[in-house]
Formats: sequence, structure tokens, C-alpha cells
Amino acid sequence: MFPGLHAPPTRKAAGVGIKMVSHRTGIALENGSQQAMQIWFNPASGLEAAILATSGLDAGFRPDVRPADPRFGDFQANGVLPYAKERKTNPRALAVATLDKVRESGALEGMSAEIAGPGFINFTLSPEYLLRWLMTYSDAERISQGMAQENAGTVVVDFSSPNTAKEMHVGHIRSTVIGEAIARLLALKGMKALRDNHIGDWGTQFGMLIWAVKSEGYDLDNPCENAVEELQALYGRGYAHYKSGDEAAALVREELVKLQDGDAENMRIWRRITEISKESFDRIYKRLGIRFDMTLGESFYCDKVERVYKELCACALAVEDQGALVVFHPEHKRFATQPFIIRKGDGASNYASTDLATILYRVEELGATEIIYVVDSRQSDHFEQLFLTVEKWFAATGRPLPKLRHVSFGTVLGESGKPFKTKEGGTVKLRDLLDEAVERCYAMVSEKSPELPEAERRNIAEVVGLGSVRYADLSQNRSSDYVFSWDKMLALEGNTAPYLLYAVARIHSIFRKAGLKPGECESAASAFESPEELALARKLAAFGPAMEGVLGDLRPHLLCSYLYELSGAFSAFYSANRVMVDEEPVKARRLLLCTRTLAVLETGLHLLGLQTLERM
RNA sequence: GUGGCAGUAGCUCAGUUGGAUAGAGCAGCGGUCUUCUAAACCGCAGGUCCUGGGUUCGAGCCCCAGCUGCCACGCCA
Repeated sequence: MFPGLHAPPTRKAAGVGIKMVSHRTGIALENGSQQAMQIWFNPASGLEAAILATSGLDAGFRPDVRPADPRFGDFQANGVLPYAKERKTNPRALAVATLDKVRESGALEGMSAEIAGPGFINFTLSPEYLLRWLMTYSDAERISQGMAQENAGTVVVDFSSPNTAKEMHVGHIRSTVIGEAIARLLALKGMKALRDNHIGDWGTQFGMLIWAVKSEGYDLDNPCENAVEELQALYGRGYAHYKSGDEAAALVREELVKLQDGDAENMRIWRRITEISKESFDRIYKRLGIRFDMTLGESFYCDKVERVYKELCACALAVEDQGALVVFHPEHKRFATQPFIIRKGDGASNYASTDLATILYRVEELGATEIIYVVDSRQSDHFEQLFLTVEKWFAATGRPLPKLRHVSFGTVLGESGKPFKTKEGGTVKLRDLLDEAVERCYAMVSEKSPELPEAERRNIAEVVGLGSVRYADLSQNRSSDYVFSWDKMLALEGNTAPYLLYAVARIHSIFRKAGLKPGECESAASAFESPEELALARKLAAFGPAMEGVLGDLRPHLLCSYLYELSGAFSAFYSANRVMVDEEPVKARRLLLCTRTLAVLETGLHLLGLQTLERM
């Protein structure tokens, strides 16, 4: 552990300034000839629209343009095949005819196109087109302009959601990190993204906590340095007492009832516990650069569940069953008999009650058109039942139904393949995990770059360490479990944060050595020639299609894959092509590639919640 | 029992929702620094896509049946 490690570094603005135009909007440039060259931000969707407009085929035709295997070109349109199959015509002949029509329209200026195989249409962007693309989408702002939609709506992102009186542990990392990335991605798309931390601050655990606080005379107003640890221990002793016999259990339950009835002393204790917990959460969030627009936990909804019970009973969705109030879904194979319990037999609310009240609040008070829950996949039954219930409830009451999405994710496993635990078998505290990541990185940077001042090495360690933990999580398909491995996440090789951050630092270094700023000295650029230049330019122009995949199903790992490939293309270019050469047009175009690679890498990494460095 | 998710190179994983010869990284082997950060780059090798049927011009992807593993299923969240 190093002194001063807890001081958070100054953060750059993590979001990206955005003004939006449709991604289908291209920018037309004079080509020097009579034809104008369309420079689409996303050439795939640009081609899609152009082919659709000029093909002359029936309404059922979808060109299906996608990035192609580099052997065949930059993009390929596959849509002719299924179309021809349905109409029982020759696909290859149809592809030829379609391509002729598109070509006549002039939309393919700046690229070559040819038919291959049974009827694929392959498109290859010319070096001139690539150069103009890079000239047009010249910085992070203009790049992000290509992506947004107007009036995309208001989305509430419900993520992180720790329980009060407990320390955040490794189980919270995925929701926190993925949720933050998704909020940033949706904001980029033009949505009003509201981050809501739905903390667990109400429920049966408070009976035990309050009992323990009182019986031990614990002074909540003068907590020790790590008060949450104390709270967790108090809870443990309260729980043990609760389990020790009927009389003890009754005493504990009594404290809970008093709290729920608004008893002043118990409310005071509850409030202090919540404050102490929030301070602990905030230290983690501050370190990770995460800020919530609201923290409306379960307690916020305790006076809002009555209305839900009434409405659901009024529209006959909820029924009494074995003393509890439940919802069945007769049309569903399992939920016809597996109840959705919205009020417990003892009359108390639960997770389902507050989730229902929360949706109502988000729609009525926050104007949500979409709600996203970043919650682990074990709760998929709960969300399926919740969403089914809301659909019917809102239909019955004539409310607009928001889009409801459960963005689920798998468990973090240790290298044994079992859920990640400490050597002693306890839960791993998130604070300790982050400390260890930074500590390991400090050792690495001190070994690799001992010449840097210590303060800078500390900052590098913080950025790389935290970034590595986040990136390791985000770079994996969120739906599967993932194996936590220090060695893999901190490696310089492979799809890791250090590799990407190193690429960023190297680009900054080029400009530093040349005495230039990114964006300078590139106007004289000539068209790309070397295979490495062309491969890098192509990769840059493929940013739009990559982002489309990321946003479609909210899969940040696709952005990671793209950034990794881009970094790889840059490293290959950098090794094979010297940037600071004498010939001006060559130097200019290589500086252009450096500038654009930097802009895309930094934009992408900031979207994922990582900071970037100028040196490492 | 019902349902969900998964099974791809020795290991960890991608695979753009049905497209062309299934891709990376580790680990293994072999190369590249007097030149902008070698924390890098280039190359070689590595496959019964769990099994068996089916759908069609085309299947790792879709359908059916099995096998294996993880998870969820009445008063926790």
C-alpha cells in the first residue's frame, strides 16, 4: 500500500460533447470531377440507403450491407441472395443488374464494387475516399455527430445498487462498470440518460442492525475510520441474536416494526446508517469517476406501494394466495403457477413491490420512455415477471408502456472456476480489489519507466489499475460468467487496458517529440499507400458500424474488440512506417492517421469509463 | 421436475443474429531495437465448433432429440 493512493487523480471530462445528425447523413464533397463524393460517417448504412433507393427492387428487399472480410473488400451487400431465392430468380444475374443501377446513380463514387460468388456485392473504398473520410470526421466531436438521433427519449439506467450497512464487494463491480458504460453510450446516441442508484436501504436487516446498535450502545455519531465494516459486524451479531431463540427474535422484530411505524429513535439510527453507507459508496464512485443523477433506494418507495396494491387488485391482476398478494400469468408456462409475490403474508413490501412502484415513479415523475436494469442474470425470472406484470397493469390503466430491458450479466469467477472469493472464502471487498490493481500497476510502471517522477508513476498506476479492472469486465461478453485473472487483465499483450493505453501514450509521444499538437500539419496529406496505412485508415472508417453493433444490444465488449483491432492496426502501422519523414505529403498523411487514431481511441475509452494518459 | 444460460485450438474467449477458407490473446517455436515509447511488431504451429438427426444454394448460428456444467424456481434481494 502506498501513501496517497486514495487521492483521486484529476479526471478529464469523461463524456463526449455531442451534436447529432442522422448517421445516414453523408457530407458531400466536390471530387474535382463532375460527380460529388458522398462521405458517409457510416459507409455501411450509407451504402444500405443508397442501394435501397436505386435498386428498383420490391419493398421486401433489404441490401444487408456489413463489414466484409478484408480479402473481399471493405463492405459487402448480401441481401440479393435471400431476395432472389424468394422470387426464384438467378441471384448472380440479379446482383449484376442491381449493381449496375446503383452505379448509374453515382452513389459509388470513390469506391469500387464487384460481384462475387453466388451474388455477393463487394465494395472497396479507394485510398482517396479514405483520406476524405478522415479529413471530414476530424475529431471526437465530429465523429460523435455521426451517431446520434434526435428526440431519442429518456432512459433511466438502474445500476450498481449496493445494500446499505455492507461494504461494496466484487459482486457489485459488473453492474457498476457496465451500467456506467451503458449510460455513456446511450447519452452518445442522443438519449437523456438518468443514472439511478436503487440502493437496498430498507428491509428486514434493519431490525437486527438497530437491535445490535442499541444493545451495544454503538455511537453512530462518532464512527471509526471504516464504519461500514463495523456496521457489517453489528449486523452479524444482530443476526446471531435473532437466530438464538424465539424471545430474541421477537425483540429484533419489534425494532423493525418500530422503524416501519416511524419511531423517532429508530428512524434516527436508520438515517445515520444510511449516511455512513453512502459515504462509503461515494468514495468508490468518486474513485471510479461515477456520478449518479439520483439515489432513490427502496425506502423512497415505502409510501408508494399502497397505490400499486390497490391498482393491481382493481384490475384483477393481483390476488390473495396463502396470505400473500401475488400475480400469476396464466398464459406463461411457469408463471401460471410460480407466483410474483408483491406483498408478503405479514403485510410488508418486498423487492417486487418497490420495483413496481419504482417503474410508476420513473414514468410519471421522470418521464422515462425506457428503463434499463443492469442486474445479474440470476434475477431474470424476477424481471420477466415484473415486465409481464407492468405490461398488463399499464395496459389496464391506459398508461404508455416504457421499453423495459434487463441487461443481465454473469458471475465473476476465481481462477478455480468457482465464484471469486478471498483465500479464506470471504467476499472480496471492492476497495481492496481496486487497491491491489493500483498497487500491481505501480510496481509495473516503476519497473518499466523508472525515469518518471514518482507522483506521475502513482497517477499512471491509478489510471492503468482502475482501467484494467474495468476493461477486463467490459471486454468480455457480459452474458457469460467471467474468470477474474490479475495476470490477464494487467498484461500488455492482448485485449487489455494496458495495451490500449500504451497505444494512446505512444501517439501522444510522437506529437510531443515532433513539437506538434494533434491535428497540426496534416493538410498536405496525400492518399494512403502502404498496406499498413490503408489497413489503419479502413479500421478508422469502420468505427460507425462497430458502434451500431454496440448500441443495438448494449454490448460494450464489441466496442472493446473494435478498439483492440484499431490499436493493433496502429501498432503495425507504427512499426512499419516512420511518421516523421522528410516528404511533406507522406508525413502529413501519417500525422493525420495518428491524430484520428488518437481521437477514436480516446473517445472509445472514455465511453467505457477509462481515463487515458499522455505518458506511461 | 419446470425453465434460463452455456459447451468453439492445450488455456481464456470472439464470432456482426443464416454468408465466402471459423478468428484473437495467452502458453509453445522462430525472427525484429545505433532511428518517433520493444509495455511493441512480424512469422510458424495448433479445430470432430458437445453428440445425433433435420431445415436450404449455404448452419458454429435456426428446429427436434439427447449428453455435460452453472443458475433460478412461495414470503431474501
